[in-house]
Amino acid sequence: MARILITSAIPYINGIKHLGNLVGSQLPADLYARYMRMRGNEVMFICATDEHGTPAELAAAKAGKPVAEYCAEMHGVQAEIARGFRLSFDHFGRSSSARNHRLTQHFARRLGEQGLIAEVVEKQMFSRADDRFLPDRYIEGTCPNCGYDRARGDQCENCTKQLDPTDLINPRSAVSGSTDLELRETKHLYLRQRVLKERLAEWIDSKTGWPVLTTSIAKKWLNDGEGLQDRGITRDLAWGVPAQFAGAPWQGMEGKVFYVWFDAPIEYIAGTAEWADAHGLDDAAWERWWRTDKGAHDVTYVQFMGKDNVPFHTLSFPATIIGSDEPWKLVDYIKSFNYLNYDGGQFSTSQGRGVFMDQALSILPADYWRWWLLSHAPENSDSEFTWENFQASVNKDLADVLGNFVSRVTKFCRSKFGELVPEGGQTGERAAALIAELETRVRAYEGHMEAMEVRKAAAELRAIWVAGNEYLQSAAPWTVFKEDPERAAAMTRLGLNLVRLYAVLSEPFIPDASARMLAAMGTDDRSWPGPIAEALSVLPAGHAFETPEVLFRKIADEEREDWQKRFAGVRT
RNA sequence: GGGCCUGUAGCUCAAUGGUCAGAGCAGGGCGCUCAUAACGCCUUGGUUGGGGGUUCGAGUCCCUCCGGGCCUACCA
Repeated sequence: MARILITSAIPYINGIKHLGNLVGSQLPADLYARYMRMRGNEVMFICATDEHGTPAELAAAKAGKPVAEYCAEMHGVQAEIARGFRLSFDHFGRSSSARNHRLTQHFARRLGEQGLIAEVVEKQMFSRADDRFLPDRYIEGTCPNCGYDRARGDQCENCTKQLDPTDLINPRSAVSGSTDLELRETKHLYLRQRVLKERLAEWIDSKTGWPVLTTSIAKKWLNDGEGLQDRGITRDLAWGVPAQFAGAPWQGMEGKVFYVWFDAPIEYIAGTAEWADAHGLDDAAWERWWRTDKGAHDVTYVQFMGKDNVPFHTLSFPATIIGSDEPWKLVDYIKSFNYLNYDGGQFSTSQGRGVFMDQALSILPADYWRWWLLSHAPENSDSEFTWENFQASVNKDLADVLGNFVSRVTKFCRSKFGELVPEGGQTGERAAALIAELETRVRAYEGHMEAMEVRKAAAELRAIWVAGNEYLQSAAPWTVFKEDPERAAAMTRLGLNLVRLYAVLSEPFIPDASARMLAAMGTDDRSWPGPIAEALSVLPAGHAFETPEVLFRKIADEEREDWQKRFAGVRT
C-alpha cells in the first residue's frame, strides 16, 4: 500500500467557478484520489479556498460586507458546490485559517534567517479615493502606443504592448474611476529566488517524466531573459497574513500582508493540519504527510492545476520549501491542464459566459458533468465544450452504453428468473473471450489511471462497458433461454456480475451511478478486480438484487437548445 | 516583440521516425428483440493547414508561411 498526497490548485474565493476551472484541477485530482483509494492506497486529498488579495477585498466591498465575513460565506458556498460535484477532499480548507497564518509566517521567518529575504523600497500607485495601493492592472488610462483609452497598467489589451502604470496617459483607478493617484514609496519583502536558481533548475531537470506543459513553462521562467527573478512576497493590504509578527527578522512591515501567491500553496500544508485539527488528531498526524523526517519519506505527492498555475508550483513554492532548509516534502509529479473553451470562445467569469458550477448542478446531476469533462479533459491542448457534443456524449456513453446495459441485464433476469442471481448452467466460449478481453482492458485502464492519462482512461472504461453489450448480443441469453434455460441462467449471472464490476471500475468517474449500481446489486463489495474471472463470481447464485430505475436519462434536443440560449449571454 | 503549445475524417480526439494514419460520435447498410426507439456487426469518409528540406522511411525532425491559443513575473 502506497501513501499518496494529492492537492488540487485552490480556487479563488471571489465567486463561483466555471466548468473550465473545475476540469483543470479539482475534478481530475478527485478522479485520481478516488482511484488510488479504490486500489487500497492511503490517500490524503487536500483542497481549499484561496482567500487573500485585492480581488477578495474588492468583491467584499461590492457585496457590502467585511472581507472576513464575505470569505466565510463564499467558502461555504464553494464547499457546498464541491460536495455537489462529489469532490472527495479529505479536507477543504481556507488559506485564511490560523494554521496557514502560522505556517506562512514560519516559512517567511525561516527564509529570512537563511538570508533569502530582501527588503526593497519601491514606488507604487496609490489611490487616495480608494485608500489603497493598486496593482498595475487596476489602473486604467490611455495607451501611449495606440491611443486606446481603456488600457491597463500592465498591458494594453488593444495593441498588446507591455506597459507600466506610469506610461498611461490620464491614469485612473479601475476600482473607482478616480484620477487622484500618486506614486508612493512603500517597502516590501522579496524572495531572493535568484539565489536558488541553480538548485531549482537542478530539481526541475531531475523531473524527466513530467508533462511538457509543466517543464517548458518552468524552464522558460528559469532561463528567459535575465533568468529567474526575485519576487515580491508582500502587499499593502489589510486582509491576509500579517508580514510583521513576533519573531520576524525584519522591522517596519506593519500594516502589510504576504502576497497571495506566497501563502496560497502553503495552504496545502496548512490544510492538512486543518484536517488533523478537525479530526482531533495531533501534529504528527499531518506531519507524516509533509515532513520527510517525520514519516513522509514514502509519500508520493501529486499536484493538479491549470497551466496558469504552473510557474508558482514549479518555482515559487519550491523556492519557499527548498529555501526553508527544512525537510518538507516537495512535489513528485505535477499534472497540468490546458483550458476548456466554451462554444467557440472562452469561458468568462466577468461576462458570465459559459456554465458555472452551481448552474451545471441545477441542470443535471454531477455524474453527467464529471463524465463529459473528464473524458474531454484538456490534456494536450485547449479543448472545446459544445452543447451538441455534451448531449451526444452523455446520451450515447452513459445512457445507451452503460445505463442501458444495466437495464437490459436486470430486466431480463427479473422477467425470466426473478430478482435473484440465477443458479446453474455453464457459460461458454463467448464468456471466456469476454473475460480475456476484460483482462487486457482492465489492466490498460489501470495503467492509464496511474499515469493520469485521463482521456485515455475514459476511453478504455467506455470500451469495457461496450464489451458487456457485445457479450450479451453474441451470447443472446433470450434465445438460449428457450432451449437451455440453465445456460441462459449462467449468462445472466455473468451479466449481473458485470454490473457490479462496472460499478467498481467506474467509481472514480461517476461515483453516484456507481453507488446506485452497487445498491441495486445488493452488495457493498467494492474490491478492485484481480483476475477477472474471480471478479465476475462475486455475486453468487441466489443473491438478491433490485432492478434499478433508469441510471442516466437522456438529454432531449429541446433542453439542449434551451440551455444553449441560456448560457450564451450574461449571467443574471 | 519574445517564449511555449496547437492545426489530423463533418464533429471531438488518437497515433516510441517504421505495415494500408486510427477510435468514438454523426452518415449509410445489415442483424437482433433482453433493454432507456436501446444493443451488435459491416461500411462511407483524410493530399495529416500550405510550401520546402533531412531521411531508406516524416502526421512525427528542420526551415518558412498561414490560422488558433496560452504565458510574458503587481489579477489570481
